[in-house]
Amino acid sequence: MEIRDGLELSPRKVAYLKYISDNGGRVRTTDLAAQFGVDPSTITKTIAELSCTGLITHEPYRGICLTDEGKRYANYLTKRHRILSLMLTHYGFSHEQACAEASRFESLVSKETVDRICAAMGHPGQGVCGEITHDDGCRSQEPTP
Amino acid sequence: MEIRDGLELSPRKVAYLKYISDNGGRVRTTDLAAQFGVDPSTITKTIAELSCTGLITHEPYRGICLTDEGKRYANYLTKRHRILSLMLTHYGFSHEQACAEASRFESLVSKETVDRICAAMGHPGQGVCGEITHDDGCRSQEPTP
DNA sequence: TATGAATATTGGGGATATACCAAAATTTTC
DNA sequence: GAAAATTTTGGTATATCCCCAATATTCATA
Repeated sequence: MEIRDGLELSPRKVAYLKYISDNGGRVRTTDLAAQFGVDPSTITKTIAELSCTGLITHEPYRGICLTDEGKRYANYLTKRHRILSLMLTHYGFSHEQACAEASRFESLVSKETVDRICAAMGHPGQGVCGEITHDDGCRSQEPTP
Repeated sequence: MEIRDGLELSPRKVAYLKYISDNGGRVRTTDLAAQFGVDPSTITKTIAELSCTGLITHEPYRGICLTDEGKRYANYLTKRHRILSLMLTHYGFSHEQACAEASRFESLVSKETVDRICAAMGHPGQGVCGEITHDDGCRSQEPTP
């Protein structure tokens, strides 16, 4: 699956993917269940759907692992979150509020929008909840000749 | 139903409500079906759900009408759309792109966020697709003493 | 190494949001 | 009034979410 506009996945799947990425790219079912306050069986089922995208691999009873493509995708999701959070801080939000608000709506914000905001802010390297890497989105605005 | 944070309704219901408001507060099933490219029966069912909120009234075979409360709510939804669209134009979007992008994610943006952005932009009176009225949101930041 | 504890999956349901179609009901038009 | 246009009903479907009980697997430790 190629990154199109970051709208391919449901909000929950985006959140799961980001969590896996934030935890070294490898987690267990129970980790996700605890983090999101849902039944482990819910995780198992959603993870099965995510596996079909090629973004993660799931060894039953063993663990969940990001693929290389999943890592790239999660990097973009993290960047999106941090760009939008940073944007919100320009409107008076605290870091925590900005993160919480961005998490609410980020799954519906297209890559084009993220790229534009990123560019307008000067491709910042630091967000409110971590470093912002520009391995994907912003460069797509300036393709190699 | 009181406005809490603008997240009470699903994206589709928000879109229907805005459309009704933009068309004089009174539309027919076919209008909505044509506008959104869905079967009229889909409209009938969603409208039945919206009726339960008290934001609209529906006389079967006759038409759909905003209530006073629905008008106030739709005003807020329109304001939200226009504030977010206007914000996006500050990041290099054309008016059309800004409107389209805002429509994509606005249903997940809280009233608090809209209020803050509105305030930071100086409570603008003019959006990219129409006037911005401040009958509700922004004033809630400055309650009467 | 066996067995209980911890972890995870399966199978069966349920809710909400969205959508379609065919058939029936109502309104409009001529 | 009867045909045409509009609308609603009833049935069905998909996608996201979620839970519970039962089962399967792995882990820990005696």
